[in-house]
Amino acid sequence: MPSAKKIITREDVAKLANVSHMTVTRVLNGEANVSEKTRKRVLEACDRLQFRKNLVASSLRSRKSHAIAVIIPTFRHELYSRLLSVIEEEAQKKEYCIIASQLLRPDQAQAYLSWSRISELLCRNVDGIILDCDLTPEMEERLAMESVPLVCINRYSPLRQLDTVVSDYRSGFSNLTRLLIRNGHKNIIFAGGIAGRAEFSDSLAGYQEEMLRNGLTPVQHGSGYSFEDGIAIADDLIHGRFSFSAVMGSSDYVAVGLISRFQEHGLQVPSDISVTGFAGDSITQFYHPAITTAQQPVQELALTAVQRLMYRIAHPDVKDKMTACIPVMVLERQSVRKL
Amino acid sequence: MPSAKKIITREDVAKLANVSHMTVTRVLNGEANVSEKTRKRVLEACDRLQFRKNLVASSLRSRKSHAIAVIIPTFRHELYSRLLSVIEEEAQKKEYCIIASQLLRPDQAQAYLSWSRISELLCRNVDGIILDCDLTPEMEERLAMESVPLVCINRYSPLRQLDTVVSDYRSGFSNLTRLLIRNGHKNIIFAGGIAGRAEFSDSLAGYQEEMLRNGLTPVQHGSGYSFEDGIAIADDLIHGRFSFSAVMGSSDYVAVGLISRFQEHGLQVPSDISVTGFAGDSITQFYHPAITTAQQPVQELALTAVQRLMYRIAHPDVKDKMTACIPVMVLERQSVRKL
DNA sequence: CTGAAAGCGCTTACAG
DNA sequence: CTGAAAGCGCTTACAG
Repeated sequence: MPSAKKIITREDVAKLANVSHMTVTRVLNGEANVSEKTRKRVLEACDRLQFRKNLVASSLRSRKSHAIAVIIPTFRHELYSRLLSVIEEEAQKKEYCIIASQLLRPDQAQAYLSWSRISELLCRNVDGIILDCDLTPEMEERLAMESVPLVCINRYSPLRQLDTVVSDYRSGFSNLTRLLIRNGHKNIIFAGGIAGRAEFSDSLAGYQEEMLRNGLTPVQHGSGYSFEDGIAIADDLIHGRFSFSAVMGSSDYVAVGLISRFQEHGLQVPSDISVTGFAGDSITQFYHPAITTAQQPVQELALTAVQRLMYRIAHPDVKDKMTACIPVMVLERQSVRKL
Repeated sequence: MPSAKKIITREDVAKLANVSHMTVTRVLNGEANVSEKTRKRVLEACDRLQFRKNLVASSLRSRKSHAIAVIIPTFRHELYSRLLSVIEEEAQKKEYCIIASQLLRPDQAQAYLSWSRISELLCRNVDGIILDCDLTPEMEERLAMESVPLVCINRYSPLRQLDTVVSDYRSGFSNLTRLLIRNGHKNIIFAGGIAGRAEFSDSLAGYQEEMLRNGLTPVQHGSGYSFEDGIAIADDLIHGRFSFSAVMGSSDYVAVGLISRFQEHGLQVPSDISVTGFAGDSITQFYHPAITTAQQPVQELALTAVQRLMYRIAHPDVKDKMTACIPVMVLERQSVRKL
């Protein structure tokens, strides 16, 4: 029976070291009150037997799994995979592991988190959850009721009653707008977005405020955040009677779509039209022309979220909620021209 | 004491449904031999009490965690995050969760898997491991000894004694070479790669064989897989006395680096020089010109790996090892010109 | 500084 | 079809 390997337990170690299994526990958990001699003996025995602590057993008894769950729409988009990356790095440092799960199944466009998803995770006794997905108000209430340590990242919760870490879209777009105005642009169009989303309202508000402050007329056109949306909007802009010297994409991919379509119509970026993106995905760096954009503060978002989650885990009874709004940095590149 | 919520257990459900906790277990685990009436009563009780099965307890007793670990170099590269995405989707379908972990810590260039990493995972009783990282021969032997269900993906193990799923680099590059030759190219340079890596040897072999088969002279130049490597190689090629009409990048990012540098030197792609990439990252689709490349078969790699892992988990005593080599599809786009 | 006892919430193995 | 007992490998709470 090749797979029937004997499992080494604390008891085996205890026997070899000639102590009780409690002493082994104390040594392994780094508790202070063990004599140096005993400690050494135990450690040696562990080594000799190649003892491996069973975290599942420890988790059952102590109700601490040292695991956190992360739910994001998909691993395939750069922003999400970068967030996940920083979260995991940080969790690793704190000796937590992450259970990563994607919201979207390939066959369905379900964008909202379902309770069963949370339930599966709670069955596994995760110590906390980081959430980057859309919540119905009912879900939010249920989550609050359950009082599991939880932080929303990159998205507002509908009732604003959960800990939340988001980018400052408003000032991000306001800074981008200011950059264009400083470069002499007056007719600047905001392209894309999805009505009803808080992130979009904030973005639009940042743009509009800056335009109005400078006596300019804000114009928003089209919807969406994808490459294809950018293509479609470019078509509209070219065939409609818009007059503009610059277009601000709601995302980097909208910007890329805009630029490629403009070029297909013989319009060069930035010599004929200036274009900006939003997010700071790697394509903005490698694209030709390199695209001026605002960098999502991935590192800070993720670190803040993990920190807050750890705080919640350590203080389950604290009730006050936090919302952190992380500044966004403009990255000046080649897709904007000085008029 | 707000956080001292009573935990509902099988025993509570049993009491309410007026059965033993074993019967509750049977119902919850979908075992057949329970009368319909009892089953209904139990299910109702579960519902009423909002009972949640404790998977940690179940895992401790049954030694099955229904969790698999995935170790990849980083979540930040497209190939890896796509692999992770498909693996997770597939695991989800089979009711497994994934513990995702990155090999590289930000502060160290450690590319090799350490034993402690595996050990942490085994402490958590994961049912299996999918590995996309470099292994020393010692690590491979130790892993084989431990006999935990394990599959290598996207990389060969040094001793070839582990289950492995990789792309067919050889025929991928051979097909790419054939495409260029069919388009009239004779002086084709292979750019980049890292000596000593099996994936690189295979790639190079595919290219060389195809060149020789057509009476052409293979020339390999430069090393690496990054954008910057592509830039550096482009400089070499321009300033050296190479004569060539096409360059095959070892990766998509090498191709992008080559193209941008060529363009900075006034050489247009594809009118002056043809360039190909490898991997099928999204940038090849959005770049201008869109880049001809060979698509890593992400879906098949991941599905095959998960399938094989599930097989290993179900049959821990089967000893024979498998190596799957998944075909790679050429994607013809605009960066290759017909001479 | 050390240990004996109880228990976390399940599943296993057996009995009826 | 149903149940009583034991045990998975730890931690908790208490005693000395």
